[in-house]
Amino acid sequence: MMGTVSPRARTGPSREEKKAETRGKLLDAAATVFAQKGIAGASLDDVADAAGLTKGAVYSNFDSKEDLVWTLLEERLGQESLAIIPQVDSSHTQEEQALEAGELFMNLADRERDMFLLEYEYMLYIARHPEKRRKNNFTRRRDEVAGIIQAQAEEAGAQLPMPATDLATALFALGSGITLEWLVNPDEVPVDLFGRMLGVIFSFESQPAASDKQ
Amino acid sequence: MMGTVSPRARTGPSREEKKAETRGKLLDAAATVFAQKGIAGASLDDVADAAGLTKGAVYSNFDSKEDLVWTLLEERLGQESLAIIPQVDSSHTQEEQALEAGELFMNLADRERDMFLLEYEYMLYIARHPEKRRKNNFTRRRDEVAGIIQAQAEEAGAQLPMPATDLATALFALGSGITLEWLVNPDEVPVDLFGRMLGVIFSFESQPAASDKQ
DNA sequence: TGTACATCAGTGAACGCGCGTTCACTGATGTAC
DNA sequence: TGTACATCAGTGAACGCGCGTTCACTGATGTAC
Repeated sequence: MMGTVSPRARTGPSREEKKAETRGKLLDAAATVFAQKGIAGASLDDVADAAGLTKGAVYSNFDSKEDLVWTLLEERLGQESLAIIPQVDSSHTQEEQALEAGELFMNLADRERDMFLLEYEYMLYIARHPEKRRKNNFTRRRDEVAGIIQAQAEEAGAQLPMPATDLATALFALGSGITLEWLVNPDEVPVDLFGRMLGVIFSFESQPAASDKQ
Repeated sequence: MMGTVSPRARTGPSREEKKAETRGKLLDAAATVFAQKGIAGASLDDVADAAGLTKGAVYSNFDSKEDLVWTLLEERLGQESLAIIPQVDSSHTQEEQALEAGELFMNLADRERDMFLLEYEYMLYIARHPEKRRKNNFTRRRDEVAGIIQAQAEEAGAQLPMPATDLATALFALGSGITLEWLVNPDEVPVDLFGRMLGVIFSFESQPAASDKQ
């Protein structure tokens, strides 16, 4: 009676699967908690509680608090902002694409506010501990965008006002700068400012030197 | 003999003066230590040591660590970046002024790296604790710059690509974004990028609608 | 000017709490036969 | 399929240390007469 013990048939999840699930829960919880309280301000108890687990679970999956933070940043950060690129309709003009990309980016910042705050905190951490910098997500993303800008300019027969790499760097900086200011002063920063600025920066295309193609 | 006790003639600094001096030392030390280790990562012992004093001196001058941080930010932050404006030669063209301002700003960031890191940390803090936001330095600085941009544009007879206030907001964002990325990845961000970007953004002036003045 | 007392900025030690880390333990999963 | 043992993810309690805060005290400055 009271068939509480019926481990037959259903093998249930394997140990490995359960561990992976726990790890995922911890990372999810860490993302929320760290972003809300800041990395230094959030304790492992906070993280474990938010995940419905105990601190021991953290130490069973990660070497230390720093390792947890590190893993979180490596695995979860910067993935989404890269995903913007394929969403932009490349058949539009460069200026239109700029507006679209700007809007997508601000939407992302709105949705993933926590992750953005984390990213800034991480940047400050790296600024203070340069030896912990890793092979750069930054350069990879930047070069990807630079390539797109370059290709667009060539196709349109327009001359870029500076090397595409520098332009891409500036775009990332503008995006993160606007987002940061917007997170701090939501009422003072129009959400479409980034898109409009991109439009201004890419307006060189509107008076191309020549249409000598074909 | 051994005239160690000669408090005559020289009255010496008053109690009030000494206290003000101590307070200044503490704020100086706090600026350095907080910027280097981060606010959460730096202890009051660190600050007191750097000032050549003890923690008690901190509590004699400030209510708490938070009060010290707050005072530091209120009294010492954002003063210098405002000081850039009068340094720019207003007889130059708008584009030249942009380049000059960009260079001055990056020089400032280089010299005052610690203060910039502190400012970013403060922004994150405010993003997480909006209720602690005060009457805004940001809007004041922005409006000042917006006024200058507007005046320049009118004088040159050029049309701004967007309201001057938004343009000013974007310039601050671009400056802080480039600086942040530069602090994190010094080798990947050219120091003159800000100046060049300002040049691009203000290049609308180079084809003014008319030169109907005089 | 000199004396006696009051004030109070800064000292140095102690307190107490939160938090990262450790560890003995448990019970479910995995393995050998 | 069943039994006995091994493994190990996660538990929960304990540890220890750093740090913000408190407090009794000191000695120089200030004040009253």
